[in-house]
Amino acid sequence: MSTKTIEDYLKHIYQLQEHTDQVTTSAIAQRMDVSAASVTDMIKKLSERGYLHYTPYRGVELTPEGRGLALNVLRKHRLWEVFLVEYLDFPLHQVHEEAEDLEHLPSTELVQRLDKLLGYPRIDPHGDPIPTADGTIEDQHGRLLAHAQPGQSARIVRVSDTNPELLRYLESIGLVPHTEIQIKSRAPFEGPMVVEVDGVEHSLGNTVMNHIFVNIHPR
Amino acid sequence: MSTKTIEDYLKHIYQLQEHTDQVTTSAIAQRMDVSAASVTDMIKKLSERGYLHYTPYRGVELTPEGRGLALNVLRKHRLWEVFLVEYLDFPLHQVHEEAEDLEHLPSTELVQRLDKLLGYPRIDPHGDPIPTADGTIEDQHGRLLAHAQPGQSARIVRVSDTNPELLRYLESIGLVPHTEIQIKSRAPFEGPMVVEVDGVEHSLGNTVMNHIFVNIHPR
DNA sequence: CTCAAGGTTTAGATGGGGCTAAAATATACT
DNA sequence: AGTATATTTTAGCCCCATCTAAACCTTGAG
Repeated sequence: MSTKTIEDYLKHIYQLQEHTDQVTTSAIAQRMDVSAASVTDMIKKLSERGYLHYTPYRGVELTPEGRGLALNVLRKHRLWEVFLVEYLDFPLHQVHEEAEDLEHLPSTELVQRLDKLLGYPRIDPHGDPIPTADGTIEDQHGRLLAHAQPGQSARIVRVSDTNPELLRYLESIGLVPHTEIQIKSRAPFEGPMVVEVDGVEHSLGNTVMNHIFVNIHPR
Repeated sequence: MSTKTIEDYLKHIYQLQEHTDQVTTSAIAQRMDVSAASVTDMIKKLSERGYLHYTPYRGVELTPEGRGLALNVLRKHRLWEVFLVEYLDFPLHQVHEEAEDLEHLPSTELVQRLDKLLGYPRIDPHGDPIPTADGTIEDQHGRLLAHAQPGQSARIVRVSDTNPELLRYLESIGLVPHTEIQIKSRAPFEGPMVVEVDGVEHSLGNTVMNHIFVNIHPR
């Protein structure tokens, strides 16, 4: 239904490229919830416009121009997320969706002024780095909580923004960026982990652990 | 090129309806900078959806639903204008154009929270009234500056937002809402008017006078 | 009261993004 | 290597907003 723009495609391709190494038609289709045929069509267009290299049946690779556009969208998205939290008091789990519309506002002056209002933030409310106006971006912070060991203490630096339900749960127990936690125990064979947050213990399953990134404190 | 939405049509029709009494196809086309044929098409669609009544070759009249949608767009537009001025320090002459994009953000929660952040303002930076969430709107304030008489003093309550160039000029000499002025003289036959603003005298032609609305102080 | 002028509507086409179904190609397994 | 399965692309169609050119009213002036 809702129609996707060139910017949307580039953004999602960029984000796929971050984690997987083959960005396939079907991966894009699945992520964006459109048909594979639509993706093929759009890829042709993006290729003609010089945003990516396209080898039929093979996959896709962003050109510097494509990457630049993608990072600009991401920049707008994440700056607006900061605004939504800091000025409009939106709960964390809602900002991603709201920012999906805001990120497409074309005015560069608007973004510049927003960036200034917010004090040139480096990360968004989920802990994701905000690309700069000249198209650079820091690496994502933190290691998966799943890699932490019992007895260690850590600071949450990032949470995945992909699942609003899960995010709502994390919020409700205080598992958000900047929070300090202690890892109490871990059941064997990738079992649940018990962590202490704000003096309260919680048992976390694998899915949850894989949405949380931490800096582990040296002892 | 830039494609107009249903909301755009309703907004412009509403604003035409405020000042003229026959809202014709060509008036809409001219105002929106699209062809008359496009307007005819769109009018048919809007009529089918119950937003207006349409008599071919005659003109158009908004239904309560159409008016409601139009006022909602206007509400969003004007609230964002307040934000652009108060939080992002945009100059007055730029906010109208920037708000043209912001007004189409669909989220009602976003608007509600914005309204709260701004302190539930009643007027936008040009002095135009902001419709309420339940679809009511105050009458526009002020009388044309052209109607004021030499010797009177007045407060500017509203300036037209239609001409950015002119607005830029008004801004540069301080002729913006809330400013106090004195009418010094007026040349005969609709001639130029001399007004004092912030201790400086300016001679204003008819076009300028017809973009400024004032409350004249009793003596 | 006719008819030309001018505003309005229809006809037919474009470009953007989307879809399903069928054809083409790649991969993976025996 | 050969074939079955899975992925990708093509073909053909839809919807939306737009345009130009041509046909169609309305109206107002002679």
